[in-house]
Amino acid sequence: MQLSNTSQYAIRMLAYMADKKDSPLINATELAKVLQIPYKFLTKIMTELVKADLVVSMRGREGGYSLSKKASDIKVDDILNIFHDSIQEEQCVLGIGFCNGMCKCALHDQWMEPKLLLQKMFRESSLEDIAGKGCKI
Amino acid sequence: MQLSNTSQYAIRMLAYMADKKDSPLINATELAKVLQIPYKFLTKIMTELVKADLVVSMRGREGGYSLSKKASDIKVDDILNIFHDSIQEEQCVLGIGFCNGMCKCALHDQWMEPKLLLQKMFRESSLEDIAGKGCKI
DNA sequence: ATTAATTACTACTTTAAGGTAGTATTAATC
DNA sequence: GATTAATACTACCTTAAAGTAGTAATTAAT
Ligand code: SF4
Ligand code: SF4
Repeated sequence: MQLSNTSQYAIRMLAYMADKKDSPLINATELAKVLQIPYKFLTKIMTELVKADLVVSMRGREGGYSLSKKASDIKVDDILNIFHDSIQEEQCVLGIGFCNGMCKCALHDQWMEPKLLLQKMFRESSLEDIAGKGCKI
Repeated sequence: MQLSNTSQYAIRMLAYMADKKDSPLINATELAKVLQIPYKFLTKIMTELVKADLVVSMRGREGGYSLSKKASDIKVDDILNIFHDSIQEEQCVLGIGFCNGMCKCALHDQWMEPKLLLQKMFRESSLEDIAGKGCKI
């Protein structure tokens, strides 16, 4: 019951960038150092974020990354979707096929409420909402 | 954000056994067939449940498995604990170290409520509560 | 006693996530 | 133009979960 490492890293990377909205570009070396994420793995993830159009990159000397849109327009769920970590409507906590609404599984009734709250949290939290909140980054 | 296959299987296995409380012993072949779980993997998991004292086994011909206690005395969380899948108090949705209550991470405030509901669901749901509920097993 | 049916044990294979290494490409600075 | 510092690409390695295979141990029925 936890997000994948990749998703966790991506959220933290983007949240940090949102927090540093003054600096036009942020480079991978700084991110890896501050967030304690393996440099090579970070750049791999970042390239996916660029392809998914959440981030724009500038190559070459003095290059780096920046958010492609306003922090308030990037939701946590947008990030999870890239890595197939978003909670789907029919997702069963016991993983027995899909939910058809008629044929429930054993934990269905208790699962609905936290599932909705998680979906809400991911869909409604934007980078702006979480940037700079708390001391853990 | 899903339980491991192993935990999902274990919950379904035990829930099925709880539902079949008439039959004194249930064997692995039947379980694997009904629950559509690979036989060899199922017996591997079951052996762990035996070692954890949730299940007692009878070897030899006419042998099988049965719950070691009343279905109402086995909570879903007891099962998750065996496979280290239970949600810990300090578990961070962003996986940044442990929570000290003072130094929050970015999603802390939104994570508290669904986390509590999940813990509640796992701790308060017993096998009796979920056995035979719904048609998905 | 032998056989058949069952769980337990040991060891291996497969798969996917996580992580690493090396090189190519790009662009500002000198 | 050469150098340097950055991202992008390709390919590989590592680790843990998931799954498989074969054999040993146990017990009831015959
Ligand atoms: S029964 Fe409930 S938990 Fe199972 S798939 Fe349907 S919605 Fe999900
Ligand atoms: S800050 Fe919140 S989410 Fe992060 S570790 Fe502490 S309790 Fe968990």
